[in-house]
Amino acid sequence: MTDSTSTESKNFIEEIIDEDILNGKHGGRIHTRFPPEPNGYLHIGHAKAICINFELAQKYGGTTNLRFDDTNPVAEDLEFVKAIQDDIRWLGFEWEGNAKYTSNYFDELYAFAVKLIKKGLAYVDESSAEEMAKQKGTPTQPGVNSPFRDRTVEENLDLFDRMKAGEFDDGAMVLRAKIDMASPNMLMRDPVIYRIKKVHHHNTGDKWCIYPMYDFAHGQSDSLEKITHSLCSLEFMHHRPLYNWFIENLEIFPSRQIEFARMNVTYMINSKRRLLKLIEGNYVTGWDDPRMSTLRGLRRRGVLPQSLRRFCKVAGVAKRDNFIEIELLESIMREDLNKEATRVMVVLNPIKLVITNYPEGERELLSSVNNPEKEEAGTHQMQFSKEIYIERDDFMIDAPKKYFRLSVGKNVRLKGAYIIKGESYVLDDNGEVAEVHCTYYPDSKSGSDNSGIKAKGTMHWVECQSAIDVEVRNYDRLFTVEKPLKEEGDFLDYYNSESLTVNNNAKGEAYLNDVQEGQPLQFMRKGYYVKDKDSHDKLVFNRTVGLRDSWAKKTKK
RNA sequence: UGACCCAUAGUGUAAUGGUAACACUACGGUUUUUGGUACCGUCAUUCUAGGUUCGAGUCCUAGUGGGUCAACCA
Repeated sequence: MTDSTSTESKNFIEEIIDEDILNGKHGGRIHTRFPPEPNGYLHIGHAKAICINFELAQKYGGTTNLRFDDTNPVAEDLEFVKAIQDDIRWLGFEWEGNAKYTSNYFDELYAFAVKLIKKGLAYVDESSAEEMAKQKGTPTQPGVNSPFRDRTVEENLDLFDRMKAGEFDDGAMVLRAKIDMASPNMLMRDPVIYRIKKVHHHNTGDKWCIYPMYDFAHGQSDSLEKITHSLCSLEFMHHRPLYNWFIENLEIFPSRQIEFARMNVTYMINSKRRLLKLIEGNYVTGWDDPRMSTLRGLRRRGVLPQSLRRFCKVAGVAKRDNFIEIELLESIMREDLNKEATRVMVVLNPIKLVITNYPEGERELLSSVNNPEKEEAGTHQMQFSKEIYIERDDFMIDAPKKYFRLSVGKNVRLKGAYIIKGESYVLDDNGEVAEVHCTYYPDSKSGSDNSGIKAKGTMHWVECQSAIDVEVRNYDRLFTVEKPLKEEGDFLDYYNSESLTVNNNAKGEAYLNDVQEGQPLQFMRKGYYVKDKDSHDKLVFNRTVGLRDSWAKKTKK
């Protein structure tokens, strides 16, 4: 996995690593970590962080830890611990050893706090949250010292010990680092490092009633795990001086924090709060709705994990704010799916086609190629007879010249079968086409065509008697605008009401009965689909992404 | 009335002082028993102004624009 010698261009993190290796830092060892808080499901933004951390380590022959950053028991839950591990594995990564927990370091972290107190670098503050906020100042105005800032070491030690022992109520006091209330960096203005929370923890149970803050836990955990490069998103940049301050004053292993810009994708939203709004407002059905940006949603949508990995890679890493166009993701999805998907025929919006000169009662078994991009995928068989279903919009009464499909007097190939000629049509009471009649050329059979007849278009079809009823859920972008959060008003105003359209009367070939959940499929001429877990009496399929449709594009103009 | 970060085609990422590249998008075309796939072609002098240099997208200064920072969240 070491292609570090390749001439491929490097991102800024790789350049830092190259330099570190050159300087013999940490003996050339590379160790990263992915540190989710178990308080929600992973989304495509997390996928980016996962890929960066795991792939970078892989590239340099290092390893990656999975560490649950679980310092706030109020928000965290065991369910998410499991789901996160499941999602990371699905994405295709395996972490070093067992999953780690910041909460497993609570003893060490406590000792670090004591050490800081002894060095005169931390104090117990009884100011209320409001008072502390007031003392803190603003970005443009320096803060003022807390009246409790100059307690003696002994007093601090005693108070902190009693905080731990549970003598005080939640919020009664906190432990703060003693740094600089006038620092231009708000985070250096005596940040809170321990608070009282008499709450049950998913991992440590009721052992603790004081919990460290992120800033006092993250860097030290990195350090304890001997993480060499601690990669995080840009908003933590202001935390870096603090991160380093703790490491220096605690005199522990110097992990290095490096920030990169997180990935935004057009038509997608990642914030947990907003995703929840979509669920609560019944815009989507849940965290695994195929329109969600969650990995569970993407998986159910039928997106291949390798596509997500490649997407993150192609999108690149840098430090400027970015919005990756969803078209890039779709392009990569199609590219991977095109190689993998089994071709099947499904008529989404059926209309009956009668082949008037085909012998009544006769049936044929025709062979259908599973994947033209992959010969070893073999073939399967399809029934053929006098009556078949075709797509409603594959027939037109008054067809324009450029329309290559069926209309009266025109020849068209039925994919894998015969060439037919449109003869007539029947209208129903509403004036809609109810049935189309055609004739076929018996010597034009696919694979043994010696008819010499040309057909401009090729259509998919499903034989009537053997067809099975299926439900097809066509998913599309969740929003009507690229960046719903940058628009006026609420992002929900830009919900795409056509993000899901359903074909309830779709007809599929019988082969669909043999298809597995998660197996990539291509409904020929329509799009890529997967069987959904909702398949019970009736099979249900989700559209992963449509095929490129240059005809639709042309007719729109 | 602050600090820090960022600025290259529509989007994203390269070019590491030596003639701006790749991918996606868009548009045009070739091939095709999927109007798919594949393939070919077209589309920027690097936010602005100064400076350093034989030479600047790259270094310096100022400006402009965007982002971030005031949770006992992570």
